Amino acid sequence: MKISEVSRLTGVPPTTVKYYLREGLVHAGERVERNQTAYDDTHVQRVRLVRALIETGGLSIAAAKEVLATLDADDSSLADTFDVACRAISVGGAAAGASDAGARERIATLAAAHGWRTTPENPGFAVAAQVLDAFAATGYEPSRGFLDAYASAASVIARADLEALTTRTRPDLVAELMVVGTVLGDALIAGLRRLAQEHETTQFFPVPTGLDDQEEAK
Amino acid sequence: MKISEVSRLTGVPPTTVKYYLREGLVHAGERVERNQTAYDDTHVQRVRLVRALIETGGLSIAAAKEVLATLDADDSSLADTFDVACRAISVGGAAAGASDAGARERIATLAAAHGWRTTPENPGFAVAAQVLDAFAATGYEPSRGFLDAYASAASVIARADLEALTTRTRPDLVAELMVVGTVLGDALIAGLRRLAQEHETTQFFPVPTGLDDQEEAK
DNA sequence: ACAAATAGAAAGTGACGCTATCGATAGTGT
DNA sequence: ACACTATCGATAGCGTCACTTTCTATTTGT
Repeated sequence: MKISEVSRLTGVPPTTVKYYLREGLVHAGERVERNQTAYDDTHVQRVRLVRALIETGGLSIAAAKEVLATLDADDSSLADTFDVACRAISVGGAAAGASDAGARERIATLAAAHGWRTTPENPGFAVAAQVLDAFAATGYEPSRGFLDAYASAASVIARADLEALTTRTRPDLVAELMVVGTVLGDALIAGLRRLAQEHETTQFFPVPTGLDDQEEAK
Repeated sequence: MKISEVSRLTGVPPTTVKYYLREGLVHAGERVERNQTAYDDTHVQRVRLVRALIETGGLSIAAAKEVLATLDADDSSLADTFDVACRAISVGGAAAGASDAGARERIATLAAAHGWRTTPENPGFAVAAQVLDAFAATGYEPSRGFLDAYASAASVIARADLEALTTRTRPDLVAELMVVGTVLGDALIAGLRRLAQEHETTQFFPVPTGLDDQEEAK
């Protein structure tokens, strides 16, 4: 299979495929001639995986490269793979920002209340704590009930994520699904949340006419 | 209050504050002299809001500008505000990508099953459908149970979001919380999901020693 | 009086994710 | 055999983004 074929099957320009090859996001093909390299289905699949991570998951090239590297290293445990995957996403959203110690403490308490056994290095702590800081900066203090609802939802999602992993038997495919699921799951819950929010908004604040407050007051 | 004071209180460099003023993300101060402009608490608060949207929420300058514009226009209804807010986020993650019609249909069925009354224009449809496409591209077909779990979680979150809005009385603050909550909520659930995932991972795949497979097999 | 701060505008910076161009080479159709 | 297209690797360039630097003209604080 030539590079043009890979391009055609994935919808990614050949030049971009070459770029991914150069960056090490896709494994090299088999060099046949000086200007001919043979690619196969694994390359097509890999390009699709890269696009899913970057386009839908919002990962940077560097983050995707790191994640894919652990996928390729089949001597790494599932825990390692998950660790790298969840770090890769956090970089894009919120990573280095040193959050308030109080916020971290509050998240730790929340996690404990929900029976989560976690390590302090989990980037989720930093991300969640930074969100609390951001809420505080804008003058809103999330109630315990609010956080509990989010935590319960997170539990439900995480169980579904792990349940999904059990549908695969080959270890390398389990690892791949963990990475893809971790990355794409964020986008999925975000999308569904928009839908549920619209529903709840119309429930809480019905606007029959679709007009503004003056109109409603009639 | 001088610009240096705003900078000090927010931790944002004065040049960046000037940049935000130029871009219209922050309202102009009161011009006192040719090289003197008076700012107040509202400016400080606004800069903090901008930082929360950009840094923690991951919004682009353009998206933040758009969102803030509807916040400032107090003649817009809550539904409008929500609409703009959720569109602004979607741009960053997944917007223009024309998704498979089948995937959209599947999301619509899911939404209906969960009793959500939504409009087809809701960007959540496009985002969720694109995620299904991305899963499919990587060779994983999410089960109905998987999607149901995510949808249930989304319902729980959306109810908490709306519940939070009722804690505020001033209409402009309700709108602000809706925007901030929509943007920051995505990050919050992402962070908590990481924590729950780590817990569930150790439940499903216990790794007593924390070492690799060879070590476990001993 | 004079260093420091401020205003506004314009140009520059560095990261990022490609994209274009190059010369050399090889396969393809006629 | 011959034109033509495709491919290779490498290098350089491009467009966007979020600032940041630099500039001059002022004005403040000491």
